[in-house]
Amino acid sequence: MRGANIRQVAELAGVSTATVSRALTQPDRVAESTRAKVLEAVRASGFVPNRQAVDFRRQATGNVVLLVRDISNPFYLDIYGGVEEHAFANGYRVLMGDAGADDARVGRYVEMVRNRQADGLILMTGWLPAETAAGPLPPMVVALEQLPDLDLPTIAIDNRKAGHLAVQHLIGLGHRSIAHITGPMNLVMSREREAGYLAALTDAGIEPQPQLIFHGNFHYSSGQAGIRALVGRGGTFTAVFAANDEMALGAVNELRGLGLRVPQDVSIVGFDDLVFAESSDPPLTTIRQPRRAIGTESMRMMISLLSGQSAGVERIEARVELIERASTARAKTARHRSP
Amino acid sequence: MRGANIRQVAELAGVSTATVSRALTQPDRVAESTRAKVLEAVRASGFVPNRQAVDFRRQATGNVVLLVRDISNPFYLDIYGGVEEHAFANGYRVLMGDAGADDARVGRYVEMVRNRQADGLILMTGWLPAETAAGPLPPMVVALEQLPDLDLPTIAIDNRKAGHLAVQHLIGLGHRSIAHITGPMNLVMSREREAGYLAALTDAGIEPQPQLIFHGNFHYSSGQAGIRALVGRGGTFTAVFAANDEMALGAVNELRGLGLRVPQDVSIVGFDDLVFAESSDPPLTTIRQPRRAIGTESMRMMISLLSGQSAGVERIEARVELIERASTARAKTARHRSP
DNA sequence: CTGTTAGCGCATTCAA
DNA sequence: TTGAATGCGCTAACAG
Repeated sequence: MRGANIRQVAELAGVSTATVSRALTQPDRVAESTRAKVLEAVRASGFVPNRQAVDFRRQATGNVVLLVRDISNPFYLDIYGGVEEHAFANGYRVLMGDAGADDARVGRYVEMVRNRQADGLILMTGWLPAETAAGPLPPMVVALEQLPDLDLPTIAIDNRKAGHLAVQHLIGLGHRSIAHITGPMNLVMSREREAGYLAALTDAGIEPQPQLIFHGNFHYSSGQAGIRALVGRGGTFTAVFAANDEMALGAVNELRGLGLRVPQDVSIVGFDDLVFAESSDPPLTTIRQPRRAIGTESMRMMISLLSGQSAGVERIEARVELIERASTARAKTARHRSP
Repeated sequence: MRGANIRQVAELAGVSTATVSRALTQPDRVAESTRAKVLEAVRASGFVPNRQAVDFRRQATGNVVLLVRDISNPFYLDIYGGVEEHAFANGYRVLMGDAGADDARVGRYVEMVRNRQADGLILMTGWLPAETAAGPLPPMVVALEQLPDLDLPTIAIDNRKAGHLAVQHLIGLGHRSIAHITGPMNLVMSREREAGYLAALTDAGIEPQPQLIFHGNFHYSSGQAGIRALVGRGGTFTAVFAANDEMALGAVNELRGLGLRVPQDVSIVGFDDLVFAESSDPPLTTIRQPRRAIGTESMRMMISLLSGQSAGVERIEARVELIERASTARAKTARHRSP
């Protein structure tokens, strides 16, 4: 019997539909023997509860939106994979939405939750439109970003510590003049990575130099632009910490164009450990965040939020690690001077 | 009034709920004046039909699954973007599912449609589990792959022509000894690209040589392995056509390890034009498929399929183009001999 | 512990 | 052209 409904099962088991429903969702509220009868009828009929009807009755949708800053960024794929895996295993569905740089789109996805097209939102953008943030918020989990004024369940990494780790690695290799290409400064994560960079220098007794900092935007081209600008300022550096891998690769490319070798002349550390970091030339030393696990955890938090099990606002910190590859090397005793 | 339901609108307009429903979904079956009253009441109350209830009643879900071969492959991101855009605009939601290399997972997603958790499936895997293919199929559109035995709406590119185009480009640069690193041979697309490679050679009066063909698997490492194998066989070649960009980059990397320069010593053409093809070193000459448009079209076909508007099985061919960058150059008169 | 009853919000018969 | 009535499949009060 294909596509049996609860009524047919009830009839088959000789009980009411309510009992079938209970036997399946709250087994301990049903007598042992009754439960057995119901389960047998379920088995015999091949009954699978109609998910749509369940959700409709419960006023839930089973949908969760994963809202990202830029849907074409491969970074989010592993996150999505982690979210999807845990969601699928728990009967949820995941819709990935693209915020673009666009307030309106974010608002539209929030609206989707208000319109009961989705149960909750996993937010991976660093902002919320003002009018949205003002109103009552839907169930929301923030991953890898920070909404400074909002008290929401969050899974994050310590960007400050990560930046510190990257720069410490360079210092350990004997570098003293280390440049930094930042991410967009409106994002907390960019500011934190920069803070880590500065702290690492200071901790090592190195005076930070403003002209060694370039404000990028996370795109490949701003890695190139960063190198051009840094060199143009006449600064001297033997190493660069780029706030993400794309900019790091842009930097490698531009340095090469200037006739400088990586890592012989300049060492570079990136951030994210994207797929191509390992296969770029040279393979990139970088900071890895456990992307898939972050996705899984976000979904776990969302489920606990939706089921009302969470006591208070949960905050988790994921660990990062430095992946050492071939784009960093020991500083030459005679430092390179940029042309 | 927020979250008004159809009953409240009916009351406000002084008509029955049935009339409200009709005024909204089949306007011409309602008198002009009545319709105006209803529309006004809708406006005044801010009524938005409850999507979940509509879908439940109609036995539809509004969900479409995009099933891909490997969810962590950036290739699919733009496809997803295109699908999502058109879906969102038409009130559909898109769930991206990962088939892995796993029959069971594919079956599970097909099951999702049978269980009415989704309305249809956009298939981007080149196979269907035998038992699934045997049963009645859910609404399905095939994108960029081919299920040889099934007659389904399809959007494809001409992989044969594309392979021909790539190799023709190399021949035009004066290359005569051209190697090919193929994709997995169980996929039709791999076989077609190889056929195009062979045809281009033959058309130019060049005798294809079996030892210049290496069977890869679309992964970076098989690009490396391909070069090792080709060189190991003692073959002579001045150019390589790789069936995708990842393998092309692997090939570049391995050639470099052998002390060969790209494109001075060996030219390379890839396939796909992934994001990093443009920013790799050297920027990769490659075949571009209109990924986003392919996504959009797939969703359009799916909608027409679901609404029963499609007359017969639709088949569309998307155009490809050769993107010429720096990984290919004119062949040297004295051909390189591999070591 | 179990059955009866009453909807969730809407689209669609069937009459009028 | 419209309204009354029905039910999609299920869960949750409320009695018993």
